[in-house]
Amino acid sequence: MTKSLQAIRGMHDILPAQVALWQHVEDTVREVVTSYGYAEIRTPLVEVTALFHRAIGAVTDIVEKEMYSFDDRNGDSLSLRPEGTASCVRAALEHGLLIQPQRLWYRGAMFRYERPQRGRYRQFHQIGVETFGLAGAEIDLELMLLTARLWRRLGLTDLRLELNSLGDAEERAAYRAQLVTYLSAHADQLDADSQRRLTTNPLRVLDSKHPATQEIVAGAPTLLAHLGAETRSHFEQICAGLDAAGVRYQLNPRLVRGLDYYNRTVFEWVTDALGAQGTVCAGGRYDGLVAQLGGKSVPAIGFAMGLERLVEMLAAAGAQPDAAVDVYLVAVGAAAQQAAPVVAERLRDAVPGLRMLTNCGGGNFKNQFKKADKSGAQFALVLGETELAENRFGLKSLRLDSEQQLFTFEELTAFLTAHLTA
RNA sequence: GUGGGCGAGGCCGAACGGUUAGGCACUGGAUUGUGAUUCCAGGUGUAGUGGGUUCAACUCCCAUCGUCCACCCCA
Repeated sequence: MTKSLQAIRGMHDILPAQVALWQHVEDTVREVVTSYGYAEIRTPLVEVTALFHRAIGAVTDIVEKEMYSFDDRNGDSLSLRPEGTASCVRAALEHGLLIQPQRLWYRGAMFRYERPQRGRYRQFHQIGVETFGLAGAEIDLELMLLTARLWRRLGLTDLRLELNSLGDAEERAAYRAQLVTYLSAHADQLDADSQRRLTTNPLRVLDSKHPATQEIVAGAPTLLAHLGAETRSHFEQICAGLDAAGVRYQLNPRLVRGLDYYNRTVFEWVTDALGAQGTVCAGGRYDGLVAQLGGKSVPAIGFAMGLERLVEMLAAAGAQPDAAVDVYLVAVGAAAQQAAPVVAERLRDAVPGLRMLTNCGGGNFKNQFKKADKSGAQFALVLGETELAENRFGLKSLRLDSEQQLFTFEELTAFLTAHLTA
């Protein structure tokens, strides 16, 4: 079929059949972060382009070639946000939230002009958490425990936690120099991309997927060995906390993360179930970013998770949230059809939470029962001339092999209330 | 930006250089106030688009668009 009008490449409709799963993920995340006392923050989808240049790092691919940027009518360069942290820091600074510690979370669409592939889209959705003013390892640990709890709540088991420390700015600079020396000595054996990164972002050579490069990297000096006492202690506290809480993790000395603002703790939750885009949730500490964006120096750490990836994992695991209604109201005959909306309103008042579809478009019993069945409803609520005359209501299970029952309104509400709480 | 796979009805999908299987879904019917199972009937496609080869193209070739997967990068 010729589709003259269709969604933009890499931007997908989420259809009703999928929405129940999305809501399940969103609701679960909201419950979990709320249970840790985090407060939601909502920021615009559009920011001045300079914010992302300064926050993410001007030489990263995200800023260099993946942003949806355009000129506003007054000539300002604006961009659709490619990630949430920069906006969050900007908003917190702008409104003076950083005079005290903050635990914030956000959710929403992000935009990156990338070639779409499995688990990667041009418009995608993240839920993220950012904390400010907390320098100790307890908060690093809290974020990892929070995410671990979230996976348990969602029933996701095929995820592993990978952990590393990038050191502070000085440690990282010193290590970087050593790494460049080592890699330069083997430059001819590195793949082309890694040779380029040797000058732009040498740490990223560490997580190259190229086999030959990985062999060279295996012999490289490791970051963990170059940490100072304070950073090392911070890192060890996290590990000890995870051990004590029974959360398993793997040290991954090659985990470096893409964005420039990270320091010290970085972590990722990864799976093998999603093809090449296996990172479901990732984050780290960014103690320098607030100052970099013009504020006082405030320690910070956060993470973000990709909802498309989480939803895909859940769908693959066979998750099937119940989206069907409880009751389908069948009304046959002119008088019953006229009375039906009023009955439906009374019933919604009497049984909060009841999901009820009322028949529209008339039809005989056969016709309406067919629609009732197709709706997926548990029960057909029957209102015909007889019921109307007796002021009773017929209720028939569409899923169980049981007789239709005749109820008064009070009996009906009691029955449905009991059904909902069962 | 680079490389590869794939485009047939609402969805899935077999075969084949010579009138497009099948399945699901959908619509109607199988006596009067009752659905789902079963049976019968029905509609739905100028095979993404454009060009080429051929007596003949859904089938082969080219282009283009779309899509998927991978690289890059990243949630």
